[in-house]
Amino acid sequence: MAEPASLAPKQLGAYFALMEAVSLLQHEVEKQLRAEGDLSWIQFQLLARLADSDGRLTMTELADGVVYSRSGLTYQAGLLEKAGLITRGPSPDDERATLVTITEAGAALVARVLPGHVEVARSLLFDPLSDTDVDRLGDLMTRIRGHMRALPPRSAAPRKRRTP
Amino acid sequence: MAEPASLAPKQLGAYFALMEAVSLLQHEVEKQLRAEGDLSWIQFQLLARLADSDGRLTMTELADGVVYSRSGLTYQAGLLEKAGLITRGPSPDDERATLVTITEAGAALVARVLPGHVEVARSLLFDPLSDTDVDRLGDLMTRIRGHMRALPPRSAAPRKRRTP
DNA sequence: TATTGTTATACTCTATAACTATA
DNA sequence: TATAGTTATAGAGTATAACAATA
Repeated sequence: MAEPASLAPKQLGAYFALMEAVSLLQHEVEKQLRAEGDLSWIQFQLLARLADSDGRLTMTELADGVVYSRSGLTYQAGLLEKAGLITRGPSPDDERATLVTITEAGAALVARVLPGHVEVARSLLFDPLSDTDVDRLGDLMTRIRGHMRALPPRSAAPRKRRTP
Repeated sequence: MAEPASLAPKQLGAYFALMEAVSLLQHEVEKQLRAEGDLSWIQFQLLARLADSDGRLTMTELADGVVYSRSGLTYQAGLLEKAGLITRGPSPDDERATLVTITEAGAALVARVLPGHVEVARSLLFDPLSDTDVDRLGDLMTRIRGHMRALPPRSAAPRKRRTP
């Protein structure tokens, strides 16, 4: 590698602060969701995404940034279905696809859990931020997320080594 | 609650972008650490923290923002010890405490894994950011982390309900 | 052949509670 | 009594590979 194998101290500091802050935030968020709705963060995201999308998505659409393996989504969908929060059925457009639909109970649960969820985000994340800060944070994270999403999924991975 | 149970759209957008971006970043980081050093992110953090702190810390000091239960740390320390990356021994100052020491192998592993790790952070996180952006991100996340760390651990939790 | 989704399985990790020992 | 750490155990979640069905 031609590049030096280090980040500037500022970058390193930003990186660790980011990771730790989000870890703390996620931990509190999970606690709130579990306590008030018996949901994991992933399950909440799946439901919220459905609620946002007219209530129906295919499994693949649903998986997008939330889950990193097909079987993981099947597992989570199984739990949500068992709990009566979603329904799975065949898709008219593509017979391979499964269409996931949020139930009334699912939508109600999201609505019930949301206020507390929002309160956690506000008190932990937004409390120390000014309006300008929020703008900047949103701008930065939106750009970063876009960059990450656009990256070649794994073509940049190191060429497969021959030594197993 | 006197406050409206919603976040401004800007806040909501920033929140979800933050959570998704870090989720993507963490996933790639874990892949790199697993591939190049057979380490989880948590294990890497523990080793890195030790390497940063003259090589020895008590379990409690080590746990700080990294792990959220005592037994979880004992479990991870057990793995690291079994792999020869750390050593555990009694503390001279407090006989209740366990003093964790990083081994040469542990320090070497951190050194071996670090370049790839840094490269992931650079390409995913810092690539789309200007110097000013990095400053702002660092400032924001440092403040947010400080705010979260300062919060009353759980005294703000809703008073225990009487209905179990 | 490629894609969508499920299943089986094995593994990692986490958390609660009970316990020991020291401060 | 409170704190530091370990253990036992049980449950949640994850990922890989093999599979079936449709495009």
